[in-house]
Amino acid sequence: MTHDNVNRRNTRQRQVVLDELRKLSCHPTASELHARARTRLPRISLGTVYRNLELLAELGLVHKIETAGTETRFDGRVDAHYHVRCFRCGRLDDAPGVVVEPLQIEIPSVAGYTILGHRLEFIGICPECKNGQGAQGENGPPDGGV
Amino acid sequence: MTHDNVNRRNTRQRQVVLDELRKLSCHPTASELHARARTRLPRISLGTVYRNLELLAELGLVHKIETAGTETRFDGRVDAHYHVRCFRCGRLDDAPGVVVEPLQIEIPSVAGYTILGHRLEFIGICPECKNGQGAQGENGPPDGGV
DNA sequence: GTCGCTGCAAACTCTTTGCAGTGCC
DNA sequence: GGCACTGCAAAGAGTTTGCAGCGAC
Repeated sequence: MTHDNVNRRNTRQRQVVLDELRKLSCHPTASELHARARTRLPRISLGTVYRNLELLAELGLVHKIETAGTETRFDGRVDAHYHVRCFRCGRLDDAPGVVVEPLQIEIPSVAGYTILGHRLEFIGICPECKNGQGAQGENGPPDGGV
Repeated sequence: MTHDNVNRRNTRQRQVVLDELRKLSCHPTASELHARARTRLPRISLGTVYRNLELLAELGLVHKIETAGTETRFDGRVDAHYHVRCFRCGRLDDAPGVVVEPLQIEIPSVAGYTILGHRLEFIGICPECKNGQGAQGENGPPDGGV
């Protein structure tokens, strides 16, 4: 948004943030990612993690996922796919193999909007929470959705 | 969540918040609702608006919509329906007549999750923003979704 | 050597909460 | 009248930003 094709420098911090994000199949929050990055760069700051995630998102290398729940989560995959969220602990995973393309076209005009895309999120309960071992996160139920 | 079937009092503030929310076809943030409530109760506080929205949501009279964007929005409709979000100004409206029920069942098990429901949000550009009159809200593009 | 990037800390935004007084039932 | 609710203001979470120094190119 703010930046464009300015000269970028390939800093160690930037590499570590991207690398750690891509390692994960689930989608961490900025502070979870900060914790992971710290194991490799102990002095990396949370602000730097945010700045790099923002920048990587602008470059199209990662996705910001701002779905239900208070904290923004980040995704190292940038191809079209959906997510499953645990309504109990807030954990977010990929919903593999599911793509409902036609939806985009089925809704030509809603309330005067021009539709550009859609976002689909499944709500469920994750394996850990099923077994009562859940993190019991205080995100709380994201209202049940639909 | 915290409360249950405790004795509730039908205060003027509570009525005004619910009434103003139901009047709207689009889905306001807490502070937008606060502004509206203030025209009828000039001394109503933002804290009270939040407390009442939270309570009304627990009672199932309104819905919290915590999807993309930083601010939680609220919905006076509680039946199943989807939303359209303007990626430019963040405005949120109903997507009328669209219900894709089968989706709920099509995904029996994803990554070990038990699926309970889904949430579908269309991303587009609202009439005002199309004409360049948009609020140019600083929510910023919610990442484009899918 | 330049200037984009970093760590740090303070600031900001949205939401929640503690408290003493108010008014619904 | 009791006690759920209110206004106010301060506290919390998550995120952003200003600044002086650092280090990639």
